[in-house]
Amino acid sequence: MAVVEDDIFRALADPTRRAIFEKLAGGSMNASALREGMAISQPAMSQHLAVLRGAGLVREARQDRFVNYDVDPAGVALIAQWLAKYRAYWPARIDALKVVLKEMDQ
Amino acid sequence: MAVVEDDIFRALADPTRRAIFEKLAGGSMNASALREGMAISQPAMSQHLAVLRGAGLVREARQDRFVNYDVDPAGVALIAQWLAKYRAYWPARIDALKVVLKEMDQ
DNA sequence: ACTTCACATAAGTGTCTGCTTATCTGTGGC
DNA sequence: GCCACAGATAAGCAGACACTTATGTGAAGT
Repeated sequence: MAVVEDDIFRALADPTRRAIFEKLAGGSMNASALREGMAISQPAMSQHLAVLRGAGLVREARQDRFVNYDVDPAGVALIAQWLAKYRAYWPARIDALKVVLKEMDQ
Repeated sequence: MAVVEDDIFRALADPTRRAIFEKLAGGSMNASALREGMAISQPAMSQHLAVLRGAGLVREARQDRFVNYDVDPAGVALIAQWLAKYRAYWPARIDALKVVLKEMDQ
């Protein structure tokens, strides 16, 4: 379990990987599409995606000649669970999460 | 702003640092107390605390001859804000955060 | 002033990371 | 079968990271 968190935080520690993750959060994409406008070589992208996949933050699905990637909700949920341990330290004025909760209640 | 996230995730990428952070979440402590039962040298602890402090996850306060450390809510809030961007991917069945929201509404 | 204790900083070192170029694998079209 | 293209893997390398030992700093007690 702690090993999982290790993979997750390690994956997110790299700014390029966070950018890839953020891009995927906007919609599933193949590796080539992700690469557009990112000044990153093809092998580098492939390696980053492998790390994100290993951390459970991203899923892959072969689709004809392309490989489609998308955010894995399981990974996001793990971060949420980890963060929930420290809810005692969320200042009340931070209401970004309050908004989220309201949305989830609907 | 992205630099801040970089510091945060990089700080949390190290398991030893996460353990320190978790220990501090249970109550403020000085560096020596933190070191108890952790098989870690004094300089290593000092360096880890410096990284956590640099990331805004931990605060320090001199108190006579000791330096007291505690969790910085601002850092935790930043993670919450970052995570909030991906709320679309939190599976509904993950209710750890729902519980949190309920508590916040009270 | 001197010692003691808590902690920070300096300097050095092995290991890990992220990048590169080169090459392999796999799938579809002809 | 062959070629073209998407992507993965291999190998090598520069820089970053976490640790170590040694030393510095700063505050309290005598």
